[in-house]
Amino acid sequence: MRVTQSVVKTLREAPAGAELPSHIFLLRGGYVKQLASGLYSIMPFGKRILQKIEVVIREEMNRIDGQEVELPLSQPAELWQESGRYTAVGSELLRFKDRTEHPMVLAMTHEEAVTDMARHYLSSYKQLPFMVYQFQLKFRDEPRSRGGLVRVREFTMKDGYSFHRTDEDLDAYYQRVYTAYERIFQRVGIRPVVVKSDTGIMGGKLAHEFMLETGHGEDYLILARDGSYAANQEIAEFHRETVPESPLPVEKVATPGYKTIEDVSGFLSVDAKKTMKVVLYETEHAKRKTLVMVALRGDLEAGEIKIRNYLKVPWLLPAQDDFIRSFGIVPGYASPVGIAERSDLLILSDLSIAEGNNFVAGANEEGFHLRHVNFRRDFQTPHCGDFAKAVSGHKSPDGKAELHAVRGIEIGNIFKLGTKFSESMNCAYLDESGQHKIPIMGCYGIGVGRLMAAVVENSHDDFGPIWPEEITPFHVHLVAIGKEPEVVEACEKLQAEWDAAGFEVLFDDRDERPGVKFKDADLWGVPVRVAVGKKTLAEGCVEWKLRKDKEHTVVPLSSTSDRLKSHYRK
RNA sequence: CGGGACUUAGCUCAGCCUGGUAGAGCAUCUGCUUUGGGAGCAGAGGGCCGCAUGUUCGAAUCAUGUAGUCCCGACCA
Repeated sequence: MRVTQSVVKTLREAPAGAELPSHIFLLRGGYVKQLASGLYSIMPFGKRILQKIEVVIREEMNRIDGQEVELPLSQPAELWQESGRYTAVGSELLRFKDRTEHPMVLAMTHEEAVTDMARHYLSSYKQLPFMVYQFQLKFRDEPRSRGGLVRVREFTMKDGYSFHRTDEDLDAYYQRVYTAYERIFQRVGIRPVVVKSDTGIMGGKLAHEFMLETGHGEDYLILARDGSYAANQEIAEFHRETVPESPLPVEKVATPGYKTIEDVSGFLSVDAKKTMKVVLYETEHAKRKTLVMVALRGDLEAGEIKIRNYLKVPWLLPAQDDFIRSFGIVPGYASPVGIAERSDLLILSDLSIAEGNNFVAGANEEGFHLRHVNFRRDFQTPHCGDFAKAVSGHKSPDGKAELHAVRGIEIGNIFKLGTKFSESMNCAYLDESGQHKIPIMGCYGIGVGRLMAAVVENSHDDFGPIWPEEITPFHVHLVAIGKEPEVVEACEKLQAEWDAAGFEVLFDDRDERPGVKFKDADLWGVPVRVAVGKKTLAEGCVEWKLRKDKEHTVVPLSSTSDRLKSHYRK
């Protein structure tokens, strides 16, 4: 490919708003062009990379017996009503009507479509297990797209779905996918951190996310430094250290105007760890507006995902003061002491409170707190569990390792779905004894464009991306220095020779100064750069430079094909 | 959905405070010169100053509204 014939334009400066290295370089290198918020046009160089990423993923999916399919992007709403997601998912699901006023959606994932396919195909246990996968657009009407290609509204995803007779069979296959994912990420040069992740309110038993650790990530991961623990912060567990004390009598103290944990602990000279924080949410539980009171140790923060998962509710909002007061609870001095659970008032107690003693808690009276509040003696609730957020400095659940929080980009996920979709959508088969059985499903996703962005985050310098050999848009970047006939002729001969040897050659034949070409070479990130200039050519030599190295070497022109072969191990 | 900012040439931005009809650098086109890390000179093309309404003799500039974009947070099967 000649640069003069390529549909590519580089930018000297980053467009306003681009902050992540991947965003800046993908725009500056002419790989992608933003069309609107969260919508990107992929230009030829970007498309070449995406296609190669798809090749890598396809090879690894086929290796674990996946079969490629393609499922529609636009789907009738009925399909989503069957699974229950039509109402369970919010505005992220784009709903529209077709020409005949039929309600439709743009798929955000393809569980419904694949389950529909499976229920028509599947009739006998003899057909199980199987896995199908596709590369297909997803549309998610993100409330906030950001970070260039990291979080977009429309994107191509590799999504795979497996069907099994037993949990054991799913477990075994899940492990194979896990291994396939490790191979995929290794081939694009990424060493992911694998964390346990939230399975959401749609059900499912176990899920892992493959994360690229990067300061620019949008997820927070909780990791043990010794590798013994890794989880998404949303669900990360931790060990609560408590020193048992004997309960002391409750004592009411005046704390005029002191409402926050910081104020109260300062005023009463007690450690925040000896205070009780009460966080109040409102939600819809059992079909009515419900107040959720969560009691935590003062130094902890509420873990909203944990609370939502415990209550099996899709959302929590900070409770309004009026609503709080209607239960006799006083904002700023709130406490579960003296408050009884009702059908529309749930009291949750974090383990830190249940296992500790003698907390300073609100008195539900303006200007007063209580000393020495103890769980069970002073208040009770059956809802006792892990409702706090793990942060840096906490101990891992076994109490042995220190945890720390890092940011990461999710580049893949695997999920034991269970029978959520197969059951609601009547996907069944007959077993040996003629009994109807529901297949157990797993699903497995990788965002292709996001992975390209993640590769740049993972592999770049100050001047541009450094593409891994497996997914580079070209194998070798041939740069003509000057336009002397002998230089042009030598370049054309080299291009033809390398083409014939099966290498993808990018030939910069532009009438540009060397500096311009070298800057662009850095933005295009091709692993091998060969520069042909008059001086070295007179000695039968060219310049050989690897993108990852700073310096070039002068090598015989005749050796370049062999060098390429050995570089690419062909 | 909250909080903040921005919107002027293909890109990055100045001009706005103090109203008088549009600027720079880069990019593009022409010519010359130059040729090893985004050269120089001369010339040319390119603008509903996001949109709407208002104030004014006159609005890129002031006011109100609205849309788009970006950042932080919420949300994220």
